[in-house]
Amino acid sequence: MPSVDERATQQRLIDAARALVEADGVEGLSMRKVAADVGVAPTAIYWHIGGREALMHAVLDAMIADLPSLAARGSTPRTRIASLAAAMRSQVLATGPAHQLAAELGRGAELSFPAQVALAREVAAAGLSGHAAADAVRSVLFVVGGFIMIEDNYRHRQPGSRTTQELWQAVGEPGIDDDLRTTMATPTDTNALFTFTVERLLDSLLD
Amino acid sequence: MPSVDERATQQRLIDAARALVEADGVEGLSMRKVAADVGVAPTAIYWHIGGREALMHAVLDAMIADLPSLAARGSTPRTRIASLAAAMRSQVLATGPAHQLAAELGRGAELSFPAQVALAREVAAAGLSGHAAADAVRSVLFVVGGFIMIEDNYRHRQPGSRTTQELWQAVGEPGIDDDLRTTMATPTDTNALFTFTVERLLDSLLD
DNA sequence: ACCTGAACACCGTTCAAGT
DNA sequence: ACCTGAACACCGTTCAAGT
Repeated sequence: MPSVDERATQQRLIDAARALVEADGVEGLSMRKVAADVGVAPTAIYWHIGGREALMHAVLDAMIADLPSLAARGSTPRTRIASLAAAMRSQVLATGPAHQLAAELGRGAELSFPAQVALAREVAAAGLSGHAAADAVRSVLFVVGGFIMIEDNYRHRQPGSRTTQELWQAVGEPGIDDDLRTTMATPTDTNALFTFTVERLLDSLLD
Repeated sequence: MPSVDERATQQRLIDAARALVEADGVEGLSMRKVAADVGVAPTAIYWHIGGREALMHAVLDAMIADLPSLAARGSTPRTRIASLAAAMRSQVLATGPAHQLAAELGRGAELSFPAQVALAREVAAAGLSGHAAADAVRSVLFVVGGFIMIEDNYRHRQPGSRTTQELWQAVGEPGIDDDLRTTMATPTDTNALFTFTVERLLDSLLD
């Protein structure tokens, strides 16, 4: 009966690794910490799972299995596309470590694929087909995905580093009126900016 | 005459660190390698510059000083904004390590700020002002910056990992016609997609 | 089959000591 | 003022050895 105990220890190792990633991000995952948490020698991980990268893949597999599925809402294709964009963003915000892991392992395509298919369906329902439809799907995907990455980047900035607003407070440029300058010196509402950007893109993509 | 030698060694340490970052990215930077390259004990870096993070800041400062400035081209505000977007992307592609370092140190705002000011000027020239202008500037910034990050992410994906195209080849979804599916299974031309996305966004932002 | 211990080749950092 | 050497607390990984 080796396979029962085998899977038990293997599962405990993956669970411990997952807990570390969820608590401190990918950089918090260490072979030695995982081993210590399970009460085993670090080298036992190599027997059960493999190296650090194999462990990361196993953790990501477990996370993907628990990922909530996202559904479009709304009665028109346009509102449904906008709702998908918002759902993609919420999902990443709610499952950050899974996406960090996926990015590190080059498995981002896997995570975004369901959203991609859902988007394609709505874009087709909006009346686009062929190349025009593919361009629209990819455009929305890149904008939504990119927006999320920038937001994430901004969130993890070091304390003490200059923000864009602070830099705008000091600037005195010709050709830029006071109203614009003071607005740029104001913190960005990323929720509102996300909605605004997606809506403006859809204005043009869907005629 | 301490300050002359001081700066000489300090400069050599920063140059060596910069070379490592430019060759292998931030993860290629190690205190021990820098010290070995300069022919000094690792601990000497702590005397001259400080810890690893201080060294990274010093390298980034040097890189920023060498950054090419970007200028808008074209006769209409719209073409000038599009040219700025393209210039931002080329600059990041040409100076990747500087942006990687800036992202890690939370100094991304500093690097994007000149482009931000140039964009604001052109958006104002296009007739927008106040909140509408600020929204347009930020929207373009997030889209361009996000696009670049996604592209970069895609470029660094592990060999063997599933690409989006490969996943589309296997799918058989209702509501998605064959033409769209086969197009999605085709590799993305990111150059064309970038131009397309920026143009569609400007369609709506600039009326 | 399952796991340990010792070992190797790395890290960043501190600090007393030398000149 | 400038630098070294020893030391500490970490890494991931390999491999022979044990049961």
